[in-house]
Amino acid sequence: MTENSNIKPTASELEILQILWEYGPSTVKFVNDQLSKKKEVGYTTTLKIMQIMNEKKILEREKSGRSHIYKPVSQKDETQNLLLEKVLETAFGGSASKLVMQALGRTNTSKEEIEEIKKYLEKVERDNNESE
Amino acid sequence: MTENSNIKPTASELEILQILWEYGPSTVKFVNDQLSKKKEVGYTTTLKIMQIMNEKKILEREKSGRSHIYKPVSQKDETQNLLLEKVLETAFGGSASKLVMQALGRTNTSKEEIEEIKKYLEKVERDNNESE
DNA sequence: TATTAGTTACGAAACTTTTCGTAATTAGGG
DNA sequence: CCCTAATTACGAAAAGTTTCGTAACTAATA
Repeated sequence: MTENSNIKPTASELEILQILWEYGPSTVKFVNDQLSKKKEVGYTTTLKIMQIMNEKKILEREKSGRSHIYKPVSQKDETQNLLLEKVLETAFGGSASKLVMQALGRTNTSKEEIEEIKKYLEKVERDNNESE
Repeated sequence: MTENSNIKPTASELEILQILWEYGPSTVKFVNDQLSKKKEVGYTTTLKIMQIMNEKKILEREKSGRSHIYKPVSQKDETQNLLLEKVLETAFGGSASKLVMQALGRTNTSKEEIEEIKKYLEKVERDNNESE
């Protein structure tokens, strides 16, 4: 648990984070190229947002040749949790099980995913029993 | 599935929706009183946001005496799903199981909740099998 | 019906996010 | 070492959100 827990990325920032999570540390050019596959976006727009993310300490960067290589400061998990927590509170009134069931009730959840979740549930159950 | 699916409430709007979900159709005064329990907020601020939500078709309203009674146009479930969908896409790359496991890995999920989720999983499994 | 308390409507300021044009800087090739 | 293409930095406009003061309206009641 770092002291970063209060950062909440905006929508655009999240799009960028996703790319960095998927491909690892990258240049603005690379990130912009990826973004451009999904939507129209100017290079300087992406640059600016990444610069701001750097100021906000969401991304850190390192010079390489004439460009910078950016990477997230926080772990993917931390950020995901943060967002989850927010939806949980703001939309689901704090009930994890309601959220989970809604998530599972969605259209396509594969057999594999369901199996994986069941295993996980059993693990959680075991852990709970031990600690009580 | 209504044609409303593209609405995405802001943070403040969600706070208001939560109150309406919990207590049912309400006046601005009531909503503001509830909000005030949690944070400092001016009456006209709440009023304005609810008026905007009405313009955006997030809330509908009906005159009653000299005031209005507001209620959400969309079902709670729809809105929750929408938000979930967004987090799922933007933060979890579309993987429901990852989201679910993160949600469950959180602090305290009770035995009862876990049991409930397991039952639900089995139901989803059965339904999946039938339709394939 | 005139007063007043409750409520809504309006408009604008403050703030944040998003977008992008243009200027400045930088590194590498000739 | 200079030129050029790539990249960054800067600044500002546009758009959206949040906040609130003040004016206008409305209905109950004295």
